[in-house]
Amino acid sequence: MTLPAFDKNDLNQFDEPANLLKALSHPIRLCIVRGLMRKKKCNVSYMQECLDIPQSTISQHLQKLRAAGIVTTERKGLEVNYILADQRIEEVVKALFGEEECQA
Amino acid sequence: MTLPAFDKNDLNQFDEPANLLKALSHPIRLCIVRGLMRKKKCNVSYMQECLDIPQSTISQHLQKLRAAGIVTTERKGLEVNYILADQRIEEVVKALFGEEECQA
DNA sequence: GTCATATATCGTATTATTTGAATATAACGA
DNA sequence: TCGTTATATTCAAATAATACGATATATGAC
Repeated sequence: MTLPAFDKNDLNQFDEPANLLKALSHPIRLCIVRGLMRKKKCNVSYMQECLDIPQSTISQHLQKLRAAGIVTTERKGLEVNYILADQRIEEVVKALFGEEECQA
Repeated sequence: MTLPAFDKNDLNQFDEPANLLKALSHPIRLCIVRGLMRKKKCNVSYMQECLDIPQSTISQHLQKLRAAGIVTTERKGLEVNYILADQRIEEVVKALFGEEECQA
């Protein structure tokens, strides 16, 4: 009968969204996600070259995004392409960067 | 003349938004922010009681939100009320939880 | 002033994240 | 098969985040 704005019984309900945000909350990963919103599909070495960071570093960030369900992959020969997988994340990033768009 | 989707020169541009997300990406802090979106204004002991966590723990989470500019405070006697301070964060949280609202 | 209450900060042990070199795997071509 | 390229994983060291008891500060009542 209380319906409080805060409730410890709801706390675990925040675990999943908090994990999503945690996976996003690193400059490199945020940059990757933002880039994928524009480029739609991108392989690892292209990102690595643009961002000028070691291969293992970028690969680990990508695995973290993948583990969070934020991206998926598509292999094409030697290359692996990364693609955004979660619409919700796109909305979060748009909100974060203040895209104004709202055609109801 | 390249205008790439990824660029190491832009990387530092992601530091601030990534820090904002990092401040949000903890279940307790997300719960607090979500609660403040509903309750508008809340003092520490109310949150502490609802969430049933030690006083120093909640206070530290609140300081982290405050340092990130996500909340501000208003003292009223012995109590300190917390209030959301960043519209962008509200939009992010709405997007994260999938509020549908878009009256253009 | 003292006392009680509300909140903030400190100290620190524990756990998690980040980095990059080294190594492993996967796919292709010769 | 071997060699090459693209990507993933392992490992270790450094750094950062978390939790919470103990302590400090701030305000108000008396």
